[in-house]
Amino acid sequence: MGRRATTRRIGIADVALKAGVSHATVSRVMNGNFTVDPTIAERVRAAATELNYQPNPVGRSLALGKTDTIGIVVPDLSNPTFQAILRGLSMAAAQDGYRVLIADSSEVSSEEAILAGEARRRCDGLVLCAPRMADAELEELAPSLQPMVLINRTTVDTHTPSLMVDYGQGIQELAEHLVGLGHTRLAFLAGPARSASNGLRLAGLAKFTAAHPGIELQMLDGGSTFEAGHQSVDAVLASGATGILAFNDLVAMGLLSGLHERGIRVPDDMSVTGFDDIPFARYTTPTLTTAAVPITELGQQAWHRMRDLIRQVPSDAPAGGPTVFEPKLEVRSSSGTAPATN
Amino acid sequence: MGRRATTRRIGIADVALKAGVSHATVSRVMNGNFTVDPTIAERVRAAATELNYQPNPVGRSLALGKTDTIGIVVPDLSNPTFQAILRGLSMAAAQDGYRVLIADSSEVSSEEAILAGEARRRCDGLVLCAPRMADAELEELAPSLQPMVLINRTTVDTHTPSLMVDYGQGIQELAEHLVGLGHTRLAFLAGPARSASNGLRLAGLAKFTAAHPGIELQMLDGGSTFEAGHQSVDAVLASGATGILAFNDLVAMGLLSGLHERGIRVPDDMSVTGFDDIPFARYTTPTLTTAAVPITELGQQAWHRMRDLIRQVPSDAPAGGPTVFEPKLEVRSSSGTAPATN
DNA sequence: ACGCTCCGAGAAAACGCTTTCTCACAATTC
DNA sequence: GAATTGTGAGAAAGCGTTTTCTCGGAGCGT
Repeated sequence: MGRRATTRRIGIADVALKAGVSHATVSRVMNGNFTVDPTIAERVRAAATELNYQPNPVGRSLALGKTDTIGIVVPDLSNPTFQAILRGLSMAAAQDGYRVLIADSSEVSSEEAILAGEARRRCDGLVLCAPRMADAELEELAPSLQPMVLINRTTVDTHTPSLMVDYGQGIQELAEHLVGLGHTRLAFLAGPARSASNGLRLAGLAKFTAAHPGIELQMLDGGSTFEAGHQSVDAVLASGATGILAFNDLVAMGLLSGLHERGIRVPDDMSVTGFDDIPFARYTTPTLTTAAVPITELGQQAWHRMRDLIRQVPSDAPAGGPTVFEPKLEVRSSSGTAPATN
Repeated sequence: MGRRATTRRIGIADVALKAGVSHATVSRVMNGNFTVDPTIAERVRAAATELNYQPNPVGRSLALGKTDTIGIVVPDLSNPTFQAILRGLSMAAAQDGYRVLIADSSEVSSEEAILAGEARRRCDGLVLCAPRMADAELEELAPSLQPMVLINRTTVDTHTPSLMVDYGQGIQELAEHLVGLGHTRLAFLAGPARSASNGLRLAGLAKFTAAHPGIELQMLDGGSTFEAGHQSVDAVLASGATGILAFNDLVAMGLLSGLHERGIRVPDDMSVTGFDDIPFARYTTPTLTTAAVPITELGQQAWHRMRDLIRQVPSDAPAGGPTVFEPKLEVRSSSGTAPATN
């Protein structure tokens, strides 16, 4: 049986009693069913407002088989990129009367599957944001998580809409941009190894080096955070490169800060680029050249795909391939002409 | 009746059938009730794993009268402060097996009450984060939202734990710091009028001016965002002040950026301070002097208060007054000795 | 005036689970 | 060996809704 006899929340039965009708009728009125006599409907409505009745969503969910809630799993809620996606998702979903339940895997890829499952069972759908798990695991998990939308990953089956960012293209454009400014010695501050988007960047850079044999490109280990960027100052300086491609804006900002402490002038002595165009990128000193990804729009789009999935009958046509977002080169003041070779 | 006959999710009945027992027994086994014969328990467990059975949380919630979920209402999810609180809350709650449902009021104070109510009904408790609504409304709403934890606001009744930051003290310390550096003309870039924390800052500054008759302090309209800070450059320059107290770190960063564009050197020509110590404050150029608020800890503490509320019987002793967090002056490079008067 | 259809509202089943109640059977006691 | 206690599992009620089913009564046609 249920819980103890606290001051019971007022329920549909109370309204029914007060209005002198059955629960069924109250339910009908609350849901705008017009087969109810206007007189009675009014009586019910009066009773409801007087008792300040609010339907219990849990009971409702059980009966309806839906929760009007979607879940999102992110690897790290402290990353502005994921925060922005979450925000876009949340705002867009709210527009349609849906709520968002969050789950942070703290970059622990082994937790993702459990978290995703738990969240999914409580919700009508799931957005999996840049999952760190292996392809095989994702593939195996996907069917049980449907309806689901992927961000920055794909599955082979076409049931799962996927939102991708063309990091490869973006990083190439950044590299080209630096080359256009006369830089011949570049360095890439790589991100987390498990990150699929890091892989895409590497692939893009491979294409780039193939197309520019004369350009030197060093690979430096980094990370995805401020601290990572800040700590890589020494490695960057040791590399001798004059054009630095940071994994993302956060890393670039950390680097900028470290360089400033060392008295290295940006962009006079060295050029630095980021990736993502987080809101802060516009306000660093100097302002950050980056590849702009429409991150909040990504979240918003994720909801729209999800909404389509939820609304139509399951037996729907596959969504086709992933939607690919092209980053847009955003030239600001952290990149400039290469210093004269000494 | 329930929903249509899709490929029904597998439920407790299926397990019961497969194991040749009643649902009751399955439920007992799943909940670790030891009054079940080990042989049968094993059989049930086998059936459950074979069918990959996972209890439906909605049914469970209805029967148990709890959802293992808490809600949080924030005024603006794009504000790093609220993001950090959300993160702290989410991580701490996850530790105890609770999930977080988010609601963003988009700074629309009239929406807060509805959002809060909706979220509360779906959850076991609610964290109201810096609500913009009027005192009277908050007071009226509070009883129906219990259990609830407030951040940056209080109610007169002591049932609602409240987490406060002593913005008044913090801003005074920042002002004193600037005075200590020789600044005699200060300006405060105010935040949103509806923000209670802005009120606290103003009160603190009132004390400050009372204690320092010789110091000039101008009040400038600002906001709470980058853009606000960036746009106030003209007003700041026009004020003639050399020490600027920004409403928060975001505003300070926007201002920093604007000043840099104008060629104003910080801190040589002008000192700028923020508030909150968001992670970015450490990596601006120059690094930002600010008053550090333990924001993620705030979220974490909010969960702990909530947990206490949820765990013990309702008839508990009042939590006492609000918990007050003292900001800590964090001197970095954006503040320096006042320029020589010309 | 009789029967037929239609309409509106109550009764009851269903959603998926937990938990009390109940009872059959085995084990203990005198 | 009969009465008694104990134990373990099924039956059923309950959580708060929605929705189908059902049925009484009003309205209509012939």
